Amino acid sequence: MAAPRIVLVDDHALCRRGLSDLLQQRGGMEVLAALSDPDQVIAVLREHKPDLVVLDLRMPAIEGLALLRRMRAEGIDTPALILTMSDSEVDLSAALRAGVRGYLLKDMEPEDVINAIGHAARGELTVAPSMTLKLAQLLQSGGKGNDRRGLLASLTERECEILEHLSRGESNKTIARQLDISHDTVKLHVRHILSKLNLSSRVEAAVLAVEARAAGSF
Amino acid sequence: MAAPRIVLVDDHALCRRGLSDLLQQRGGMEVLAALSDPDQVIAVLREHKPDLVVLDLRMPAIEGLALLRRMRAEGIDTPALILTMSDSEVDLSAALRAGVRGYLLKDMEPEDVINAIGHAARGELTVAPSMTLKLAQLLQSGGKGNDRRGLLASLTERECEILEHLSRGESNKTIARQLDISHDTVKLHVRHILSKLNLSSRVEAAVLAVEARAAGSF
DNA sequence: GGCGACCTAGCCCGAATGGGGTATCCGGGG
DNA sequence: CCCCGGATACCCCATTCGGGCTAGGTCGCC
Repeated sequence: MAAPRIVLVDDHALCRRGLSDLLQQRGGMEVLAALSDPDQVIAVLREHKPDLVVLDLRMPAIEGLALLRRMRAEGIDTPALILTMSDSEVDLSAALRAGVRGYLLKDMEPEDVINAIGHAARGELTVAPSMTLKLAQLLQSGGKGNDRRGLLASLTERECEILEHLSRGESNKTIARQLDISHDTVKLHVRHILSKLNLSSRVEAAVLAVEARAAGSF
Repeated sequence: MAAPRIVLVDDHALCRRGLSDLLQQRGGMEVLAALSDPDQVIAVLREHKPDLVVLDLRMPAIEGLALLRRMRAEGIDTPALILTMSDSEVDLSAALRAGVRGYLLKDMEPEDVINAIGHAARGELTVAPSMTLKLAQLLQSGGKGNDRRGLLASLTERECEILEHLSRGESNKTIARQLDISHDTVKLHVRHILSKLNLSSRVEAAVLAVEARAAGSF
């Protein structure tokens, strides 16, 4: 089989360099690029269409999952794998819902990381073994279709209120006037809602809210 | 009863002046302002809270109904009356659906216009007598709750397709990519949809589409 | 042939939105 | 006591969106 072609995205040059060497010299893979700039990532993915893109979650320029959503919005369907320090089940859950091909931890053994990335590049879904417990918990509490139902519960009272207005198609300005708060405050609430629900536009939030309402689970 | 306080909006200075004089000298009303600039209209309405605002439909700066929607979005609930040259049942229908307090034609007798505006300012709904036939036709074809269902039918095939994507919360760029057409073309379709459905943002369109789907009318 | 409806595509501009930051205030809980 | 989550507000910036305009191409119909 041909060597898997990989693109790395991480804000730490050291991580990029280390992982790049590791994958190429010991994993027999081809690292096309190791970047930190979101725009460059988009460009490289569009041009080279690699087998896999490895993303960190917490980056200064952009959140890993936000970058992933942006990729998808741009029509790039390159499989993505998360490699992060965060062992939070929230991050794991959000990543899986975003459709990643794997979720690895930076404190895994280098050998295991190489193997997992190799598997992911060949189409398998791989999750760090130490996350399996949290995975199980997520499945328990989550189940099947609750993708969002559980997340809706993570919204604060005020955010729910804002979401209600969103589901009526209202603009930030209109909402602000009705709740008698600043336009900027509404914006912030909306951003929090988008972040918590793992969405990227108010339209998606509105659609989600309307469907949730229609499903009777509001 | 106190003299009704009116604000006039028309792009022709002559009309503004003529109607203003007419209403004040022969109608015993108080014309607070006669403007053509949308922003000034908003400001004046917000400050003076008149009994009625008289709008033309076709204006260079902004469509009359668009201005009305903008007023409502800004939280201004001043009753509005349309005074236009258009005897089109489409315009009449759109105006009534937008919740105007009256629809008059510029070729009506001045006396009748004055009386009708006076009635409207006092809370009555007035429609130009020559439009009653079209009104009846609208009621026939329209009926009661069909506010939107009928309008949905007025969308072209392509526009329906775009609306489908809107109801999934997609952006113009994403839709363009999927349909393999230009981003600008999608924008134009969206604008046509908003115009035909008498909405002012894609969020409203998305909500409408989702609810229509949920209502089983798919 | 022309006419109108529709789809296509570009242009310009102002407003709205999304995303990043900082800061204040309040109410609990450690 | 201080810290933290939540709400409020404001800053900046890039992108998206809404709405106005022109203009080509296709199709069917008069």
